[in-house]
Amino acid sequence: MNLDLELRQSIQKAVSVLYNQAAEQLQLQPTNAEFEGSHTLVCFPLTRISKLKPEETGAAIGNYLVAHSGIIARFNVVKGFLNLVVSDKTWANVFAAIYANKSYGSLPATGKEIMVEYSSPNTNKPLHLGHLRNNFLGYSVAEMYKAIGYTVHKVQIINDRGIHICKSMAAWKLYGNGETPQSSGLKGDKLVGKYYVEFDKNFKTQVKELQENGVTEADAEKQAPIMKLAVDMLQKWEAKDAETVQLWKTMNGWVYNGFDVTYKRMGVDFEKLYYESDTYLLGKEEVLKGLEKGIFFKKDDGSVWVDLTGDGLDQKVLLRSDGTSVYMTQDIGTAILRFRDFPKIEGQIYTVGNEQEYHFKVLFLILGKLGYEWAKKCYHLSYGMVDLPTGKMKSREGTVVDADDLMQEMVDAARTQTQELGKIDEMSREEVDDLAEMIGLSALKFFLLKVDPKKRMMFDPNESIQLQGHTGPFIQYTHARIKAILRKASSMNIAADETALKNVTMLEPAEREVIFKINQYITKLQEAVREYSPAVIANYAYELAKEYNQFYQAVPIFNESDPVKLKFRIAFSEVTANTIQKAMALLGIRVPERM
RNA sequence: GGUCUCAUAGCUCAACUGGAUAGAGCAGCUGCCUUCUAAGCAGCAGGUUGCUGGUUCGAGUCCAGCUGGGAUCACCA
Repeated sequence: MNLDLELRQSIQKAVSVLYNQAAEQLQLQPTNAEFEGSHTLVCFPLTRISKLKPEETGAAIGNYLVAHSGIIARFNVVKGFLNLVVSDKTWANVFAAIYANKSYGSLPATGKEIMVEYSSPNTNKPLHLGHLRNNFLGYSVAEMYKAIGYTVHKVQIINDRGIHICKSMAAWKLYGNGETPQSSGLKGDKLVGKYYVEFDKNFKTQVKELQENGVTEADAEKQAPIMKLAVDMLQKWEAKDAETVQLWKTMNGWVYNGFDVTYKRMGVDFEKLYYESDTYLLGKEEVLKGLEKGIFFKKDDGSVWVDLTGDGLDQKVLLRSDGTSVYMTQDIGTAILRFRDFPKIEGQIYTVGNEQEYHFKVLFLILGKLGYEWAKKCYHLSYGMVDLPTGKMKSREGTVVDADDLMQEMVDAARTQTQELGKIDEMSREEVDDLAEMIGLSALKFFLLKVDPKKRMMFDPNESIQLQGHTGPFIQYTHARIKAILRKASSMNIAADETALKNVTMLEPAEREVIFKINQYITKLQEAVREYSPAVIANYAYELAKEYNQFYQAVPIFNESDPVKLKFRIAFSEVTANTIQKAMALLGIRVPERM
C-alpha cells in the first residue's frame, strides 16, 4: 500500500465529487512542523475549479476526506493550506505493509541496462581528493540504478598513453637508477607520480637556463632536453618501439597495482576497464563515414570539422589536417564500441568534472547527428570541483590532497576517537581495525556525497572532517544503537509478529515521524536517480537517523508494559535499522553492529 | 569578448522544482547519563537569501539588468 498514492486518489475523488471536475496536478507536500498533520494540500490552485476561497475549498475537501477516505482522522486549514492528519491506524497499516515486504527498498528488475563510467584517471600520478568525489559519486549512482531495477555496467577509461606518462618515463629513465616499488617500498602510483614531479622540476630548470641564454619561453619549452626526450618517447611508443613499450608497460603496471589498493580501500569496483591505448585510434572511420554522408565537412587543408553553429555552439575539429584523431574523435569511437560491447544498455552516464561540459555537449550532439538513437540517453554526470581554502588544488603548488593519505587520516581519527570514547574494550584487534575503517571512510564519503554533485564544494584539510552532527558516523551510530536494542530484545525473546503490528492503535508523535520517513524511502530513491544525486539519499539517511534518535530519547522502549506496543517498537526499530543500512549502502557506506 | 554556471546564518551545506514564519550541522551559550550506546537529546542565539527592478494570490526558486567568484570557447587531453 502506497499511502501517498492512496491519499492523492482520495483527494482527486473528493474534488471530482465536490466540484464535478477533475483536478489536474495536486500539490501535496509535507506539513510544516508547527501545524498538526503530516500531509498538506495546497489549495490555491484548486480555487479555479471550486470557485470558492482557498480556506473554504480546503475545509470542504478535508470534511470529505474525513467522512469517506478512511485514512484521514482530522484536518485543519491555515490560510490556503489543508493540513491532513493521517489516522494512527493507517500509519500502523503502512508500517505493517513495509514490515511484511521483505524486498522493501528496491524495485523489481526491469530488464533495463545502463552503463556508468567513473574514475578514469591518468596513469602518471596518484589519485587525489577530486578523484574521491568522482569515484564515490559514480559508484553511488550505479548502486542507485541497481536499486530501481537496472542491470548496471560500471566501467572506466584509463588514460594510459600520451605525453603525461612519457614525462614520468623520461624522468625515470634519466634519474631513476632503476628504482622500483619493490626497491623503494613506495606504492607504484606514488613512485610514478614522484617522477612526474621530477620531470616538471628539471623541465623548469632547463627552460630557465635556455631563457637566460636568450631563447624565448615558447622555444625553450620545446628545446628543453627532457621535454625532447618525452616527446621522442611518445613518438617511439606510437611506432611500437619495443624498449619504449616495455618501459611503458612496466610503469603503468606499477600504477595499476597502486590504484588497485586505493580502489579497494575506497570500496569501488568496475566490471570492465577500457584503456586509451586500445581506443585512441577509434572513431576515425565513423568520422569519415559522417563526412561521406555530409554530416561533417572538410576544409581546404584537409582537416575535418563538424558545424554546430545551428545548435548554438562553434565548429569543432574532428580530424587534423594530417588525418590524425583528436580527443573528440576518440570519444566518439569509444562510445560506439561500448554500445557494441553491451548491446542492451539504453545509455551511458559519464562521471566527469564540470570543466568538460562543453566537450560532452558536443559529443552527444555529434553522436545524435551520426544517427545513434541512444545519444539521447547519454548523460554527463557533471560535478563541481572540490576547493581548498586556498582555492583550487594545484599539483605544481603541492596543494593536492592525496586520496590514500586522506583515507588514512580519516581512519586514524576514527580510531582515536573510538578509543577515547572507550567503546572498544571488548573488541578484538581485527574488530577495532574494521570499525575504524568503517567510520573513517563513512565520514569521508558522506562529507563528499551530501553536497549536490553539481555544486562546487569546500574541503579544509586543516579542519579534520567531523564525526559528530550531520555526518556518516552519526548515522552509523544510530544504526549501532538500534542493533543493541535488537540484541537485547532477542535475548528477552521478544519478537515482532504481524498481528501485533495490526493491533497497534495509538502512536507516539515521534513514531509517526519515523514511519513517515521510512515510507518516503522509495520516493527519495526515485528522486535521487532522477537528479543523479546521491546527496538526496545522504540527506534522507541523516533525517531518518535524526528522527529515530528523537524517538529513542523520548520513548524508553523496554519500559513499555503493553506487549503489543513493545513488539511494535522492536519491529519499528528493526525496519529503521534496515532502511538506514540500505540507504547507506547506496552511498557505498557500511554500517556497524556496535560502535 | 561569447557561452555556461554559482552567490542562502560567522563557517560548511539544505530547502520536495513557485507555497505557510527560509532549515540542519559546526563554532558560541544553557540544560539532560544509577533507566535500551551522551558519536546522543532538549533549548538559546544567529538571515533584508549579493544588489535593483519585473512577472502573480504567493519568489531563495521564474524573467531582465547589475556586482562578484568559477568554468569553457585549441588541428591539447
